[in-house]
Amino acid sequence: MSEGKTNPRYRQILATSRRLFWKHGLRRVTVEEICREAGVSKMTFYKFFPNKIELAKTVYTIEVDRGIEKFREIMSNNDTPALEKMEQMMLLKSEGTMNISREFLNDFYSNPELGLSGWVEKKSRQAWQEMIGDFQNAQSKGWFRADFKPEGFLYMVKKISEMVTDENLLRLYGTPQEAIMELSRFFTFGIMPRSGKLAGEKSRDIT
Amino acid sequence: MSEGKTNPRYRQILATSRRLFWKHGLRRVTVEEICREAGVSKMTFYKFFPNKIELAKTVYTIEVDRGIEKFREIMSNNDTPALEKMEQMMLLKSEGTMNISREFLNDFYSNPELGLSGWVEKKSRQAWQEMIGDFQNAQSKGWFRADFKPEGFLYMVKKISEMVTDENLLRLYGTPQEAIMELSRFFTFGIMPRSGKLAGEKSRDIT
DNA sequence: ATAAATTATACGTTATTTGTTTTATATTAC
DNA sequence: GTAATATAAAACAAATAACGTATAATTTAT
Repeated sequence: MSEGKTNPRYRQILATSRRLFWKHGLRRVTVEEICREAGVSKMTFYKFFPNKIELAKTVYTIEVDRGIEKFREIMSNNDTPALEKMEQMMLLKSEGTMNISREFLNDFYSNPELGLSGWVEKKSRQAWQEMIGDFQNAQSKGWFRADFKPEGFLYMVKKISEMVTDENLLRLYGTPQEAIMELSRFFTFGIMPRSGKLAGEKSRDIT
Repeated sequence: MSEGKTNPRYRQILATSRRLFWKHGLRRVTVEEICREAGVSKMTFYKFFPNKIELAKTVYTIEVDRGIEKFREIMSNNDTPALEKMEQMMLLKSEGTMNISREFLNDFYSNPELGLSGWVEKKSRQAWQEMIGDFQNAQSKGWFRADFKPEGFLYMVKKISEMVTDENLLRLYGTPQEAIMELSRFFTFGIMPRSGKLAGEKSRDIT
């Protein structure tokens, strides 16, 4: 039995539906369309997923988990100085790894009868909590100012990530990478510990 | 009776449906959705358009006409030297004024029963012919090399316009504007009359 | 105040989507 | 090779959604 998450058809369905959901949201995409695009029969689809909603939940969960994972990797690396951490996090956002498509979320929220809005809220809260924990952890090691509220930090990351994809700003800096670096510098020196190390300096000597 | 094209509701329906069609294509967008988004009742919709297909045709026609109009403006302006003409045409494309969304066209072509593919072909041919006429007109005035085939010219414009939106090229030049200017320079000096004027020089002294 | 235009609602009719089932066709393990 | 398993393809009933029309209520313009 190849019910496993490694089954190529299972993965194909996930990849295809993610692509379609991301572009058109939930309601505009049909199961048959997913099957057709994924090159998989309907039987196979219903072997893996009871219906479209559950598939969407799986897609969403995977995406959130991957985001948290990436965030954690960045946060917990002792050898990365604060400035680079900021840069990496913004790159993460701008690359869309952590971005849940608006179209997708809209359908999650605007169909109360599916009971998805509550489900999403719960998932988001969990992810939020995990990331706050990671940040506090980094704080306790002195990598960030101790009196900075974790919630405020995450909010700022989110806002600045939005700025990074702003076309006007982009035009100012030429490439997204440059804009990200500039913003990261700006942001980092407002959040580093008072005794803060300089950009580029390694911080492994804290212990 | 306000059946006229200037009726604000009529215009609202067109604007809304264009936005939705551009993003999701024809089949994924419903009449009720358009009405809802446009803030217009279904009755009003059906007063102006017999059905979604006819609406789509109208949207498409308006878009093509606007493209031709812009093209003509650029082409026929005596005070614009060839180099600037090229730049303006590429900006026109890159701004999307003339770009018909891929999603939209897909649905036009992939539903033979609607009889839209033939209709689109016809419209495109007409637009193509008009633009060729405009180009020949400009040729006869000596603004472009006389032995350049108009069809080839339009093809080149299209191809180069695609290049202008290529991310890799963009990264090379920073801003789309810069890339456009560079490509325009490159392209123009290959198409100007043998006795060609220099870039920036006005060409009104031909007659 | 009146007429015209528009919305809101309900409705029957199609068309589409869903999820199941059946049959045929590959794949895989032995 | 054969049996067991997995998948595809197609047909299907049931549910859902979209279409287009009709009517009454409401708004807007004059």
